[in-house]
Amino acid sequence: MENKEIARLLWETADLMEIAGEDSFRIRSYRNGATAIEGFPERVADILADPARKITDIPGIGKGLAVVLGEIVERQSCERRDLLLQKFPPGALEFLKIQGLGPKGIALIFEHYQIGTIDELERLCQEQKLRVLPRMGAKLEEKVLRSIAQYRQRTGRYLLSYAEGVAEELSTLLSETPGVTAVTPAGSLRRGRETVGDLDLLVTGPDPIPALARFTAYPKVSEVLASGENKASARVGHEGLQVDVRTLPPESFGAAMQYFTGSKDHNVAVRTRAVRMGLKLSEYGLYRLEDDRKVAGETEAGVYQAIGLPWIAPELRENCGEIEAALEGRLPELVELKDVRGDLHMHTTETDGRATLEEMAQAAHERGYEYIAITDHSKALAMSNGLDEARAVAFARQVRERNREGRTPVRLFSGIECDILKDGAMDLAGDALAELDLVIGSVHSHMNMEAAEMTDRLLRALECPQLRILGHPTGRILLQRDAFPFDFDRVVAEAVRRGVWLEINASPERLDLNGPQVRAAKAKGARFTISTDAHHPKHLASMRYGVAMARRGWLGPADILNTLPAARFAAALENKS
DNA sequence: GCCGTTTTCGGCCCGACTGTTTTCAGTCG
Repeated sequence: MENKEIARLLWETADLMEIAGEDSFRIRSYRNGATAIEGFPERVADILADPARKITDIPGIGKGLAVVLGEIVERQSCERRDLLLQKFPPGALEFLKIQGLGPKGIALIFEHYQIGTIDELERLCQEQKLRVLPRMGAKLEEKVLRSIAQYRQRTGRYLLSYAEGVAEELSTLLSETPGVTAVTPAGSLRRGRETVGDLDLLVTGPDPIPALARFTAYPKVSEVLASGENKASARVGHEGLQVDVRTLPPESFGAAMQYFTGSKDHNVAVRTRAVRMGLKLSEYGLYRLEDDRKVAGETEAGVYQAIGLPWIAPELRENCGEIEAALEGRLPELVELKDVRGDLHMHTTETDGRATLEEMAQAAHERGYEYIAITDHSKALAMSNGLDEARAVAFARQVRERNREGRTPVRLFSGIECDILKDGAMDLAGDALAELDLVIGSVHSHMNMEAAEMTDRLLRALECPQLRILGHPTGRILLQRDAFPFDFDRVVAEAVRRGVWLEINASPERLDLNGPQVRAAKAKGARFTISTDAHHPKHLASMRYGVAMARRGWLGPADILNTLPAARFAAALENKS
C-alpha cells in the first residue's frame, strides 16, 4: 500500500471523527500524521515490514498511530474507522464538502433524519426541513442548496496537477511495454486547462497493442469500462478518473495527436477548413477527397502545414481566434517555463510556510532562478501567524542584510502578501509597506460581498501607493469555491492606470487568473507576474501550471515581469508608473 | 493522539463573521 492511500484513509478517519464530535486534538493528530506520511520519502509499508526500523521515528507518528498504521497496511482500514462507518452513512464524508455545513451540522442532521446522499440532503432543504433543527434556518437551507448546485458542477472534474500525476504514472508504466516508443497525453491536459474531465493517452510504436492489457491489469484500475482492439477505457485510482488509452501506428500519430488534443471547437474549425481545400481530416490522417490519398499524418506540424497553417500551440486551440491569427501570421510568441527567472510569491516559517527563508532560496536556486520575493502573510490572517508592522519591517531588514552580505544563492526581494481588508484598506500601515521591496495585495476574507461592494473594495486597494501586485485576483479555489463577483474590466483598467501588475497564481488549486481572464486583461494593457504562492520548496515546481495559464492567455515573455533579469526587475519595481 | 518535559501530564495557531439566538455556537479561513 502506498503512502498516499494510507494518508487518505487517515484523513477520512479524521473527518468521521469530527462528525462524531471526538476530541479535536486527537483529530488534529490524525491529520498531522496524514500530512507527515503523505510527504514522507520512504514507503511506510516497507518501514513497518522491517523489524530493524521504528515507524515512530517519523515526526507526528507516536504509539497510537503506529498501531493504526499497522492495521491500515494490513487490511486497508482500522478499528476506529470501521466503528465510525457503522455509525454514519458512507455519504457522510461527501456532506463535508457542502459549504455551510460543518461536522456539527451534519451530526445534527443525522440525528434527526435518515439520509445518506446529497440528493436526499437537497430534498430536505427543498422541503424546508432543516429549519426546524436548532440553530438552523431558512438562510442556511438556501446556502446549502446553492452549494449543492456548485458541488454537482465540479464533481467529475479533476485538478490539472492531479491528472498530470496520473498521466505520468501511466506513461511510465505503458512505455515499458516492448514495442511502444512513446506515450503522450492529449486532451485538455495537453491544452493546459485548469481542470480535466478525463485523460487521453496516446500510445504509439511498432507494436503498441500489448500496452492495453498492461493498462487494464494495472492494480490501480478500479473499473474497466471498455476494452477493445485499439482502445481501452478504465477508471483509475480512488478518485475514479476516467482514462482512455488509444494505440496508434506511427504513421497516424500526428493526426491522432491533433484529433485527440482538441478542443472540439478547434477541430471542427480545422476540419471545415480542410474540407474547403478538398481534404478530409480524421484521427488516422489527412486525405485527399478525390482519390483518398494520404497527404499527412505522421506529425502534427505536418497536418497543420498541409492545410496551410503553422503549427498551433495546444494551449491556444480553443477556437478563440487562433486559426485566424495563424492565417495572418500573428500567432503570439508564447512564454515558456525556461523564460521565468524568479518566483515572486512565497511563504516561509515566518508565517504559515513549511520551510525557512534559506531553504526556499536554496530550492529556487536549484530551479535555476535568479531571484525570489519572500512574501509572508500580514496580521489579518491570524490563523497563519501573519506579520504586523514591526515584524514585517524586521523581517525585511533580515532579508536585506542577507542579500547585502551575499549569504544567499539567489537575489532576495523583501515583500509581503498584505491582506486587503473588508473596506479595501491595506492591513498594514503605508510607512511599513514602504520599507519593503514588493507588496502584493490579496483578498482572503469576506468573499461573499455584492459585486459592486467588492469592486469598490478592490478599487480602493489599488489606490495604495505601495501596492505592486494584485494577488490571486478572483479568489477562486478550483473545485471548491467560485471566484468572488466583481467588475473585472473596471478593476483591470484601474490596475493598468496605476501600474499595478496582475498575478497569475500558479498554485494548482487556484490558477487565478485563468486563460480567458489573462487574455481579456492583456487586451486592456495589463502586465503580469506568474508566481507559485509556495508554502513548501516543492511547491515552486507549480510554476509550469501558471505558465500554462499565461500561454492560454496568449502571453509572451514581454508581458510577464518575472521573466526580466534581476537588475531590470529591480528597476521595474522602483519605477511605479 | 503527539510532543516535550522542571519526564508522565498539560498544551496543542486563533480571530471574525453569520445566522441563529436572546448571549453564542458553528463555520471559515
